[in-house]
Amino acid sequence: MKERYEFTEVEKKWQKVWEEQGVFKTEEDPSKEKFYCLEMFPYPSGKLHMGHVRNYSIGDVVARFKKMDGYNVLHPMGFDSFGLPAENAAIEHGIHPSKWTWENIHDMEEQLRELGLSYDWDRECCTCSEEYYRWMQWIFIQFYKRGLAYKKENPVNWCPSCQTVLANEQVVDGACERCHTPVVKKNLSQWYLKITDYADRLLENIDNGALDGWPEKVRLMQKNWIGRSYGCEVDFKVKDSDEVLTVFTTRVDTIYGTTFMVLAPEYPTVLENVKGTEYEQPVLDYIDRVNHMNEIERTSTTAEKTGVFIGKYAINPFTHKEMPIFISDYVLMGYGTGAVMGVPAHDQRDFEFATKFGLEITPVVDPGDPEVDVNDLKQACAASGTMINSGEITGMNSNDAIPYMIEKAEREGLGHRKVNYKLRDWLISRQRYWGTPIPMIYCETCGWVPEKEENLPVLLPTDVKFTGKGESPIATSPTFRKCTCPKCGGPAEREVDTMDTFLDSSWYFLRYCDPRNAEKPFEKEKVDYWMQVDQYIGGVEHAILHLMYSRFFTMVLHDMGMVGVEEPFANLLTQGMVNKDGRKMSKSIGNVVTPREIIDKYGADTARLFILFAAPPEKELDWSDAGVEGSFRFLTRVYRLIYELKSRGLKDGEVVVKTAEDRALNYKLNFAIKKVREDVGGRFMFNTAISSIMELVNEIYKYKDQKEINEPLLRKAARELIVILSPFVPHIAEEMWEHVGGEGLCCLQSWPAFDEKSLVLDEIEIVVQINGKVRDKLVVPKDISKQELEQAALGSEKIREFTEGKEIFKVITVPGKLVNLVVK
RNA sequence: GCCGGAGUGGCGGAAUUGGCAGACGCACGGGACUUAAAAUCCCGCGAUCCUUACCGAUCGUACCGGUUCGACCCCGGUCUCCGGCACCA
Repeated sequence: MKERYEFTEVEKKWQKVWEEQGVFKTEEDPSKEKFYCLEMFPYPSGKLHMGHVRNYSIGDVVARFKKMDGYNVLHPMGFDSFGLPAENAAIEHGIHPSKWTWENIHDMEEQLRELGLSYDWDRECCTCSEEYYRWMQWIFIQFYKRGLAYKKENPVNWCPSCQTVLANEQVVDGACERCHTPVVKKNLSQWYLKITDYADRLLENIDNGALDGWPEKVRLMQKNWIGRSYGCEVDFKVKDSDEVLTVFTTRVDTIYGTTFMVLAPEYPTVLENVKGTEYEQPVLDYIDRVNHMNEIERTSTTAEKTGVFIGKYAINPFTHKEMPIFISDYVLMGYGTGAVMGVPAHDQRDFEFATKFGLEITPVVDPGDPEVDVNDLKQACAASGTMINSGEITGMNSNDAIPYMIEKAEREGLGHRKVNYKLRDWLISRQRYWGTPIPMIYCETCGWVPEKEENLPVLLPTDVKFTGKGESPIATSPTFRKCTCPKCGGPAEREVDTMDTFLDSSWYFLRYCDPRNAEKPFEKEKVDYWMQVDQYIGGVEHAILHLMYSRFFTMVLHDMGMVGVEEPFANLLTQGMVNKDGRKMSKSIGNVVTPREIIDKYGADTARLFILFAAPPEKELDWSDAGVEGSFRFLTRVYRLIYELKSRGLKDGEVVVKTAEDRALNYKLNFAIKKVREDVGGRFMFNTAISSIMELVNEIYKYKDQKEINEPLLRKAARELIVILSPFVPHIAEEMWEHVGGEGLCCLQSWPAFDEKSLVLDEIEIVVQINGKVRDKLVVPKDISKQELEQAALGSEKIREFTEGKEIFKVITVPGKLVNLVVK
């Protein structure tokens, strides 16, 4: 140990030792309790940013602490390495996506190693490797065999700039989440996964406690995304026709207020209904207009309602009244039945439509609100209330009318109860090269047939052109497409689209449990030993997509008998962003601080310490150069302390706490040990854990310069200080540990036990309040009786001054804390 | 529009079950050491007032009100900021 803290040297030295001794290699060990600590794996962009540092520092503290606390810890890392940027690099710079990606992976691994993260690198998984995507294809085929994958022509979200299809989840504000180009609808034949089959289970587990270790916020977001609503489907006959229009409504109670019907422009029978009539041309014009709108225009809630009458009338099954049928783009084909009943008095959208087209507005619910005149509505009234103008249900409360009407509809064969979801099936086809090829083959005779499992992987061809336009690049391969049908042996063609990369990341946490298995995706026993992930850590931006897809995959694999658990992540921590000057770090603002410059200037330990100390993990963190300086200062302060103590040579021996100063030091030591355990192991408050260690350091500084020093106690305090500091700043801890003659590696020490007795002081401070205001503080023996405490409080001189000539009404005594006198 | 979350010194933040508001750190100010500076160490640091000083007093956790012996914490209302969803019938 040098006198000066040479962080670069120290960090290199210990990274090498850990590597050589293989201290983070992990094996299944049924005799030990396991702990699976997982951080979301990165996309290999090539450069680590502060968000990564935060994410992985948090995970590393938890993993290292759990290991020291006796758990068998699985802490793996890998790369989510398929995806668009690699392909863009190919288009822009002519580098093959594979080369670009693998070089980036190599660079990022190196940067991660420099942070001193306790990963078992033997378990590394890269989703773009053949050994990984082979099993991705295998899993896809199992989904297909179970009827959970299907191909269908549908209007899909199309990004005109990326020239590819997007999942609903990848459309943000009507635009492509990646390039922000407004998305348009396009009819394409695409592969889907039937996540809607699991909508109920995905939802049930949010409520039944299976996800109680998740932030409430994330559970709510998923719940809203699945969007279950209970309602009723009602059949409306079309006048002078055999056609029946089924609508979905959550408010059957308002059915007497229906004055018109609206169909989505894409509704399948619209064209045949207007064929050869005077309405045909206006309807065609309208549909054409809608088709040329992008998603932003189409879904704008502020735009005025538009639509056209199609010349037909529907008959309300309850009132037998005739009502005109319109098409309008405010009705979506993708939700419910694509047809709605228009109840303008009680639905704002219907109200706007009726106002625009001069349609009748019939109120059927009176909310009993003096400010609402139901016969002269300025806007729709969605509140519940008393039914009016509604035949036999008039006078009923609208909340009671809903179940009543559903039962009536079912009894009379007019409709039935129905549950609807906002959740759509997951569109997974991508017209892209750098992804897992969808292992399906089209045969004129047999239709779609999966590739034989023994032929997997279906390799990505290398003889393709990257233009960034049009069809999937794989289609340009002269060798890939043509093949023979695995079923009949006849000529056939391969699917040329690749999978959405979200599939790759939906099961990587399972592959980590058995990463080199060449026979199957993973051994069930191994997965069942390690799963669930005990702590998952990542950005909140994955609250819906990745986290729901992973839940879906795990459920399906569970149903296939491949995985014991059905929920993958027991506990979830979503870390906040790293900002600078209150704004997101970004190149265009020019406020980016790179991990590189911080590691060079202060070392990885300082970077880790600052990022953990500056804010609780869930909150946004504002980068502060002065704060980093402070963290560095703290580390050098600890380093100097240990250097000095070592140079003095403290006697070993039995620790006997004698003086008041001994007790104070011993208290702080035990308090810190306990506090760090609680804050790292349970509360995830790394900032307060670190502050308690800082207090301990301050206390040791105070203690060491006294005349009379209890050497065994000071020695113990110094050694345990190093140990509890090590999960946060592992390199400097190893260096100091070696210096104080610690046996073995610091990171392999057991977490020190704290002594509960030393946390109970013989004398405690009691607050004495008068009418809730602190007026005095008393130091009393810890086991003082209530009566004695009250006596002491009343006897205090200060208190007597305040109570002089006043009457004491009441005395509230909280043992160990305070006495409050109520005085008048 | 709907659903969440947050609001505490100059700043990041602490107060874990309703019981001393401001731990720890940053910034700042003062002092020691030094020829000097840096580094380091020590002291101070919410506001206002009183006092020569010590001692002390009043106010203070976005705002208004309530419950309670006692409220940053619980309840009702208001404002502001942030996040998610959004023509979902």
